[in-house]
Amino acid sequence: MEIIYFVPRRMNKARIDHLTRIANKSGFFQVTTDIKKSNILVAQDSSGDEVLEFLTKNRTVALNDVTIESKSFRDVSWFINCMKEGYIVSVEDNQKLQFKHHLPASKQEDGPPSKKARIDKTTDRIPMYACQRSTPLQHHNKQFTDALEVLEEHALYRDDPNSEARALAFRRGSATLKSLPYKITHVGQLKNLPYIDSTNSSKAGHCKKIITEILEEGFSDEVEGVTNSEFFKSMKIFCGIFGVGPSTARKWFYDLNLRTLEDIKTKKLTLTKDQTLGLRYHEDLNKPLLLEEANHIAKLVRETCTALRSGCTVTVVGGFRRGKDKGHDLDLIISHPIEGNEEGMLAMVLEKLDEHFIYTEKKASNTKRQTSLESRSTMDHFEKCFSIFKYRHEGSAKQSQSNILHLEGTWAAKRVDLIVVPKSQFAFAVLGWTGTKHFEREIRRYVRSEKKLVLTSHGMYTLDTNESISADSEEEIFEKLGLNFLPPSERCC
DNA sequence: TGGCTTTACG
DNA sequence: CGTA
DNA sequence: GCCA
Repeated sequence: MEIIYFVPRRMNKARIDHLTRIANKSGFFQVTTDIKKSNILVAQDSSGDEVLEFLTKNRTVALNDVTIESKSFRDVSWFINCMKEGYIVSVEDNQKLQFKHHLPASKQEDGPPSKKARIDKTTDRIPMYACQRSTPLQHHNKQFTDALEVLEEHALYRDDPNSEARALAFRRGSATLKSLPYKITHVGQLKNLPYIDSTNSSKAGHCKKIITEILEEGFSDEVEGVTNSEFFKSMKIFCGIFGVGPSTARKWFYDLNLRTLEDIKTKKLTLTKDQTLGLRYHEDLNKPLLLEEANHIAKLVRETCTALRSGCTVTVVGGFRRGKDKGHDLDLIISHPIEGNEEGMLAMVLEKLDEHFIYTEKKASNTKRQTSLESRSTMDHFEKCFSIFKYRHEGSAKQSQSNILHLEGTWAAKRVDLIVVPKSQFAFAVLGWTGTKHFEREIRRYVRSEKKLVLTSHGMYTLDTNESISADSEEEIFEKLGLNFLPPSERCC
């Protein structure tokens, strides 16, 4: 949101009132009459010097050099262009008000691209890839993104060969809206938004249609229809069971005519091991894992690891690293500053914390170069473990006031994932496990198509020669990819 | 029309 | 097919 | 569904 001050020189009151009305309606501009609160001064038929002289003479405000430095001086034609286009367009050179004396040379906005030029660029057109822009957890368009994500979810449930691609398109549209620093209030603001308004096609796309409906009616008939449909509701319940995906859920819905969780529990179905546990702990696993609980588990795992091998590091990744205060699971990366010293850690931790794990699904790593190093090593080599963790609640108070027979106290089943990686892969693992899922898709798509490289949670390689590119930190990876660094809290797309 | 992240494990 |  |  840019705060604008209209300089009342060579513009009468009626003119400024009109400009103020349309600016305040835009959603990306706010007009102030307090010049100190503005970022941008907009003037007509004036140079920068003339504006300063005017403001000083009229004692509009006691301007010092510092406050001047922080503001942009632009011609009203730039403002008109923004209103015409429906977003904040970049400033043409002839729309920057000229100064002869008052400002240092660096402020004249010539020469190599300065910080200011980059800011104008970001407000210009929204980058195509979500990894090129900041996406905070809290944003201004939840009403629209929720609707688009219902359609995304619905597409994932459908048994149509193109539905995954359609789901992705809805997600991309949603991700664009999440990155906007302002709320969409009218259709004009949708102009040129990636994956929402195609510059080419004249007819409105699906995403744009949904957003327009919500702008005009307050809701979308299509989205409401999907949300309330028997199919969507049942598929959501079934897919909410650990071990059940769209394929199994569809079979239950269409072939067996099942609809509710009760149906699933009552019918004697042939279930996989995961699904059996998913049903047994359904209530616990569908309750959010709280940040406090996650930190408690992380601390226990960290203390256990460092006791087993000094120097071991345990890093919280996933949603909690992005700043969420609850999540569906906890992801932990175990590593060690000395390459190789992480080996065997997973088996040791699982053994040490055996009582805490109700269920562990271990994954052996086979991707490593098996240079016949330890082929006969009897020690199982795991790098990942998806587990159900027995989380014991704190509070003996609760125990004392309840039945005496509850000696064990209360506990809840929680999903915890452990990943062990050597130092050389640590940065890639952290990047790969921090998410979101959509952010991971976007950065990998960007890397492949724009940089001719392949990015995985183990490393980075050239597309043609398969040559490895190393990095010791997330910052270094972004750097080598030509991306501005995004902290985890800005990857919430 | 081709492409849509990654890719092995259980 | 489902898991990350 | 949207883009190159």
